[in-house]
Amino acid sequence: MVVTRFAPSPTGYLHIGGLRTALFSYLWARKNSGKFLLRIEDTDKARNSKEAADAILEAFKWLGLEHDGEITYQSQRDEIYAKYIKQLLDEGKAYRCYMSKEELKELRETQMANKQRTMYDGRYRDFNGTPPEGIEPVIRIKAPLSGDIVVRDGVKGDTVFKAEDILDDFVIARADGSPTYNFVVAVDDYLMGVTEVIRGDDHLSNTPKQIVVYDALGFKTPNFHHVPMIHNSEGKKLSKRDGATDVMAYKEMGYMPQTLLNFLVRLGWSHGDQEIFSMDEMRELFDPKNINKSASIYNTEKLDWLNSHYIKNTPNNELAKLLEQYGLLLTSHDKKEILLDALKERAKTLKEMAGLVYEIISTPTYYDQAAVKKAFKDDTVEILTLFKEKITTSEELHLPSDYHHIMQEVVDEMKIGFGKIGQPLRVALLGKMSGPGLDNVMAIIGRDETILRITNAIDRHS
RNA sequence: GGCCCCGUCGUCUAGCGGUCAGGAUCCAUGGUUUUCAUCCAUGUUACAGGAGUUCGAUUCUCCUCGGGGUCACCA
Repeated sequence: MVVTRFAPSPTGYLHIGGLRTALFSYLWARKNSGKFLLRIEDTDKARNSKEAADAILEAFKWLGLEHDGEITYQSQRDEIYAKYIKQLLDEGKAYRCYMSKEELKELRETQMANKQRTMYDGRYRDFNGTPPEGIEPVIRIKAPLSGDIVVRDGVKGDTVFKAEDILDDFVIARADGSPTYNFVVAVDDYLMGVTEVIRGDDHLSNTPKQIVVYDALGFKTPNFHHVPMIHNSEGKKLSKRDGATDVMAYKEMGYMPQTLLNFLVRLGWSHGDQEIFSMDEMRELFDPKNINKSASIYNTEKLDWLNSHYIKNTPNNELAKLLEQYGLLLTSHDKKEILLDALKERAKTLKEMAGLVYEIISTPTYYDQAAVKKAFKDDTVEILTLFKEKITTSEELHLPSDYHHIMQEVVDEMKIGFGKIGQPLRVALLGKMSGPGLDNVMAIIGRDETILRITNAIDRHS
């Protein structure tokens, strides 16, 4: 059974990078009919908040990433950690260290001055005298002093660390008794039955420490997959400063969940030349062995392209529902199909699409002067007036083609080019030179509104 | 600085000793569209550098350079 997990610390919203590792973990579990677990790493009481944890859950919900089973909260597992710390103490694999923070700082400064690497010197490793007064000890694990630690990584391959280069007897429990990150991660991953750890490669250098914990506890290590970072345009680790990294901000900007998922799955992962992946295809095709080794730069050009792709391919009734978040109630609009069909090819975001809807359904109050100048000629009023008369008296006027026929009649009778009526009519209806097909626009707003807008335009510009 | 990871078009990537180095995006041009957008077609642009190994290296090895990550009683 493949068990993956996502283990955020609730210190803020869910960001793009976290979402991508969550997605990878989710997909790999689903692909293998396994489990995708969620663990909230809320041991840092000062920085954690309930709101942040809720924000992560909200983002998961929006994107449809469902986790399995109950959520594990590390803050509720003190007894479990205490038990394993005691076990290591009893077995002599960990020990109390009475060095004060000041002493430790001093040691580090000396080491830096001597250009040595900063590390704990192990002075209490075999201590069995009487401990100094007034010092609450930390608990340190006995890490190997020599030999290699090999991280067998599904993305990076085998990475070998020399114990003497990177290890010291690191702290597993603070003076207040609370356990530290590298300890609880190993304990939880094992206890939760996690078999595949998929996380950012900024954790690669933590992994040897976790392996030390696994070994001391006699736990089997999971498989690791360290996925490369997402960088900003400066090539640095993506951070909250880099603008829109809050996943929920994408909802507000009018991106669809499927867009974001598709965009992220292709950032650092690929399946041949395929660019478009439905959720089902992702679940079917994802494999961490196809994650590439190098960091990728976060760039939203493709995000926009994907979003317009998905908008174009979303059924109108779904689109209408998605547009409700912008205050548009189109579900019962009688020309909904024409309206959305005309607009879905033109918008990069849902928000933009909502704006386009408003542009059509609102009577223009402003006319682009350059457009007026270009479109309105001496015979324009005459042309528009004839068109207006014809639609006023016309029997059937519902479909775009009905309006088109009348435009055609005017063009034929007056022996003019199509642009002679099209350009001024466009300005009259929309106040500018660009927009959807006029026959569509008129069908959407209807006869009365069409007449009103033409009349307005003639009054203003004759 | 120590340790670790990485290096193909601007960007996302394919490639797993022999390819005109492919796709996507972006950009440009042309076509379609009365306009704009869509759509279609075409085009510009890449193997960081240097040594090896090999009949042959983008691909394997080493070095250099460049970038990133990490070195806590944070996670």
